[in-house]
Amino acid sequence: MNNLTLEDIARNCGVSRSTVSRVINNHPNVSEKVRKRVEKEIKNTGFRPHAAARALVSQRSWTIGLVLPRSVQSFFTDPYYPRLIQGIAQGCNQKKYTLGLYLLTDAEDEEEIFPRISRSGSLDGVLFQSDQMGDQLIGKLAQSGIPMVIIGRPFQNEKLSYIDIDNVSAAKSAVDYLVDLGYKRIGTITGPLNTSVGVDRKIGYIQGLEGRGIRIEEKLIVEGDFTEEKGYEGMIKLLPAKPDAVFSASDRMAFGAIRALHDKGLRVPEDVALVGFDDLPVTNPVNPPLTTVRQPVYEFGIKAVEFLDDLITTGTTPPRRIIMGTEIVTRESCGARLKKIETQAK
Amino acid sequence: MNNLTLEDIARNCGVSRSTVSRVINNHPNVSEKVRKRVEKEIKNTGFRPHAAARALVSQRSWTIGLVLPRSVQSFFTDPYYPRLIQGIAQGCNQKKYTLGLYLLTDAEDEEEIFPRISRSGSLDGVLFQSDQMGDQLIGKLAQSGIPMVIIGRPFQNEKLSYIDIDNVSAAKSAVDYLVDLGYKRIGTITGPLNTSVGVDRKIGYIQGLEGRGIRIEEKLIVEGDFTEEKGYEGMIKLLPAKPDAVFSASDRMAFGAIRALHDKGLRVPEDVALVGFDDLPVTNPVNPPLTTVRQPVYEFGIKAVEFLDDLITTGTTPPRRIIMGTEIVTRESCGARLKKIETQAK
DNA sequence: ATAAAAATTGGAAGCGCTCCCAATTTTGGA
DNA sequence: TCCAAAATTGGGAGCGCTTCCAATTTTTAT
Repeated sequence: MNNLTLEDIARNCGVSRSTVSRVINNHPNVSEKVRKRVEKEIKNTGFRPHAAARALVSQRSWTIGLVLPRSVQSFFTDPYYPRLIQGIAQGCNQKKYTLGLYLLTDAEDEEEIFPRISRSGSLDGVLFQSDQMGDQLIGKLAQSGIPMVIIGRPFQNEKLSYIDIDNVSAAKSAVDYLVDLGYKRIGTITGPLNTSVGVDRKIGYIQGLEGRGIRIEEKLIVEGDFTEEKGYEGMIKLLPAKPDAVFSASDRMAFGAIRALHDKGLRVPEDVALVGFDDLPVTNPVNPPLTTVRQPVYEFGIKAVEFLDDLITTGTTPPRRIIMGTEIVTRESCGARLKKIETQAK
Repeated sequence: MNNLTLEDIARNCGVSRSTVSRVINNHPNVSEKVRKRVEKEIKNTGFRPHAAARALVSQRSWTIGLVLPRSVQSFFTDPYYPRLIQGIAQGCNQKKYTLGLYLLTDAEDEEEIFPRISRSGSLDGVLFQSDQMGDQLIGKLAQSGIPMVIIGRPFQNEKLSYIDIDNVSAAKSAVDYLVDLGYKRIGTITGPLNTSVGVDRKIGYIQGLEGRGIRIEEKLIVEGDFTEEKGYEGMIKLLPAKPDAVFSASDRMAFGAIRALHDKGLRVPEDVALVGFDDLPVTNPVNPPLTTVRQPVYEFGIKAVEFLDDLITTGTTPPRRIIMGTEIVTRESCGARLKKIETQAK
């Protein structure tokens, strides 16, 4: 039990509360002798300053919140979020923040949780996972004036600071890669088209083809939702259009697609080549290893915390944005029809 | 921006600070007239009491911590943890707690994070994922006197409150089920044997066989680590021993095992039957659907929070424990060699 | 109508800390 | 050695809230 206060330590050391405070906060003007004495006493007693008292007077809780809105139901099924949280947690450890997790599970939560999240002394800042449903809450939070970084591009409100990857050009680079390899009939299994991620990667696909003078065929585009199951279904739907390569907007859909191809007796990459998106660590090995667009999810989380910390420290306006780079990770699911390929995604 | 204080609201309403405080905290002795007036003012101004000030005077932060020690590296790859966190988050929402997430990534973290977790006004209580490496930290935390619930049975320290399932009897029930179905040569792919979960399920497997008078064969036991990959390998290793059924200590290992059997041209359940453990939601459909021991991970999380809340409210001693029930979910990976089967796990 | 009881309200103390400012001690140059 | 400047230290105010207690108002019983 830690019922000690600064005052107790001070008394035991024969100094004042202020001096002990200075020692704890590493203020320069404390004589070496006194500092040693106080530090020893703190160590002996296991004293730790009371967080709430500190937060009250310094108006800094050293806690940031991570809000995952209700519509992110895929939380426990998509490896993206755990990985992101890992990165954020790492970022918090580095910057000495505590991470508050706000998983909104139903509509009530969003109402009730608002006062807990908005500026009221409990959070120094908020990381908010972008999402079409959550945008309203984002607006309210922004009004409360709390420093906030949106993870992923927000939908309407462009006056917010956010961190994202450039989904359009990342997808475009994947398609370019396929074109460079000589593939002619390139299909895509998109993400959910009610998300900016899904839409952007589709746009990138289209731009990629158009940029190389290849005509877009509706038959070569099917909508998915990032899950393995939809990847399987999508591939089956795509087959009649006879693609020789497919850009899948997520790795998990690509895994499903590979399974579908196997079930139909088709080979990867000989019959159909495949490029995925994510490059998250997986446990179940895929055959063949998937060529994919790597997005640095972990680093993304760390960066998001650094960004938010910056906002907290130096102020919120004007809104800023950070775009993280992606890169193509070449493995075996695309073969190598041409000898020489330069690829680079930015 | 919320710079308002109780005092401001009080002044605007022509009442005292105390009265506003009473309104906010739903104290009974406030006249209806005044209460209405104050509530209106609070609503209009969007006033929210300062969390730190509240926490300071009431010695209650309404925040609990969830600590996942370093050795839980599988955090981002095992669906168990996201699901658990979902349950815990839900429990927190219900009980009006904020959830602080402490993901320890390296040894330093464990040192540095201790003062932030231990009793120092920032956390009302702690949920700690049990784990052989983390036990030392658990001990230190317990000494700090902070209310704590261990998730899963702790290793050494039996004087702590914990919540768990009965892994031994759950595993035993799975084996019983296989025996009832008429299988004779039942193998197992265990969890990692440096965890209590892994060991307990293995013990349950052994007890199940011995209870039915079946001899244990070392060749029918291989160690896994809960991952799909190890499940695959494990199945391959098991094959020379000619099992007609296998109890896998996790679903994911069972998926790997099914893949291995398919690759070897064997059918499930005709050639080898399979029982898994977990029954977490999965996205990639397995063929055949897996019969498994369901553990209520989500409910587990909710219960853990309720338990901790109880400890916080009514005191930590004596240590208590909660054991959650499991049940066998019958699907198609075991066939049904006998017509009549009663199964029940408790 | 009046006194006693009950309900409501306000004032003040204090939770444990930081930080300003003034008091004290130490240091260094003449 | 002495005095000004610099370094160190202590005291006090106050962060925004809850809660105790006393003061005031309202209600009830007589």
